[in-house]
Amino acid sequence: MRADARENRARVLTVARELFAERGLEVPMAAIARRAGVGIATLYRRFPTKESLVMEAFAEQFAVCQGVIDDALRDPDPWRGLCTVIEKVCLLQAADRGFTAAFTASFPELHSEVRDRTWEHFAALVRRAKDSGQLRADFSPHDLTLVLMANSGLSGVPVEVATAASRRLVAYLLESFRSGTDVLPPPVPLSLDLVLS
Amino acid sequence: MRADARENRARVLTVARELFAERGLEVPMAAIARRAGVGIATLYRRFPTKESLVMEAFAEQFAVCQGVIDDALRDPDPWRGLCTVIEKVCLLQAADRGFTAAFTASFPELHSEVRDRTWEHFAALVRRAKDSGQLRADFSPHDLTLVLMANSGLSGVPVEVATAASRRLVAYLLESFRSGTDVLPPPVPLSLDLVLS
DNA sequence: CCTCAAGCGGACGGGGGTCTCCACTTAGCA
DNA sequence: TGCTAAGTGGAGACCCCCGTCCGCTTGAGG
Repeated sequence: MRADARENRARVLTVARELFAERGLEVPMAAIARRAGVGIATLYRRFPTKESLVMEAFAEQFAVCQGVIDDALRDPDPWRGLCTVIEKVCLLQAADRGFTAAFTASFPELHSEVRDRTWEHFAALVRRAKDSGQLRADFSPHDLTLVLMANSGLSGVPVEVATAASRRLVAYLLESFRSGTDVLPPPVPLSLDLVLS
Repeated sequence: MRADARENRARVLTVARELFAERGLEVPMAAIARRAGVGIATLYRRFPTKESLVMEAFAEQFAVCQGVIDDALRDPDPWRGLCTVIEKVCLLQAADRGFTAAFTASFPELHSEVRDRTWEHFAALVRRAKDSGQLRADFSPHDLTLVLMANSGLSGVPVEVATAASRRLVAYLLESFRSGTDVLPPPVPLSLDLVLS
């Protein structure tokens, strides 16, 4: 690949990440091309479809996401691990307006093996946190999805506001997860497949 | 207005409410017209713009919303009033996929007098609930907006799932609002104007 | 420096959305 | 029953988006 082409490709990716974060995935390809200083055709030669651009732009964040859960599982304090997972992923989500959409869009592509493993890891974390007595017994692993969906509702405001709001929301929820005594409505198995239909 | 015309208009409104609830505001005008059994032109004669159709379709729900807060203020138990407000409005939101979008879209139109009054009513409710010792002192009236935005993140799944999820989310949050002892991140003044920019 | 394949940009096709125009139909009154 | 204004439906103008095609440009090796 020629030097100028490589540079153009990199600039497109950077710009795409910025715009997706600012304005969500609905930003037109033409806007990305314009801001990157290239023609539309150039953009489409490097990324044959909008989806492929989105995937590449968010690949890094997905890896981070994955790592967060694995790190948390290694934390000797399961409650702290759980809090960290929720806090970090929610902040990622709040700071990037396109994150949720990219994640749900990429969900079917993710090899089911990987996602099942991640889910089991999280379930194990929940179990250990309950056993240590720091997490309420009626917490369900599906509540992670509940939190993520709720947190996604904060996107759409400027990033600084969204992150501040996310922090407060998560603080409220975590407090309830720890010390809860009320009777809750039953957990809802919020499979992401539901969002996609 | 001719009898058949009046009936057509009513049918359009009914169908619009159904489709907006099911599929959100992005449902095309053509789909509404088709399902109502009228031509597109008929639809546009009664509602000169899509926005006007949305406003009329949701006017009823806005009134309900208004009433919910006023009722709550008359409740002798301010904590129960607060819970009722949050629960009812969140359920309205979860049951109708277009509700949030319609609300934020109509927000600038709402006479500022009305919305200021409603906001003051809610703030008064919060104050009374704090005075009665049932609501944590660091709760902010802006947290209502926080809850509504979070709850709006649950739209997009089938209605029954969304309502169940909403109930559980609200239960978690209310528990935290009542019994909270943790230090929270500062409240975020989530003006709805932010969502519109 | 010359060559040429790799790279480039913008015009364009196709699809889907909102809203308009206009020739036809029909309710409802005398 | 006949008249007419109110009502109707669908074609199409206009716009925005994704993705393609094609003639021009340019980096870089010999």
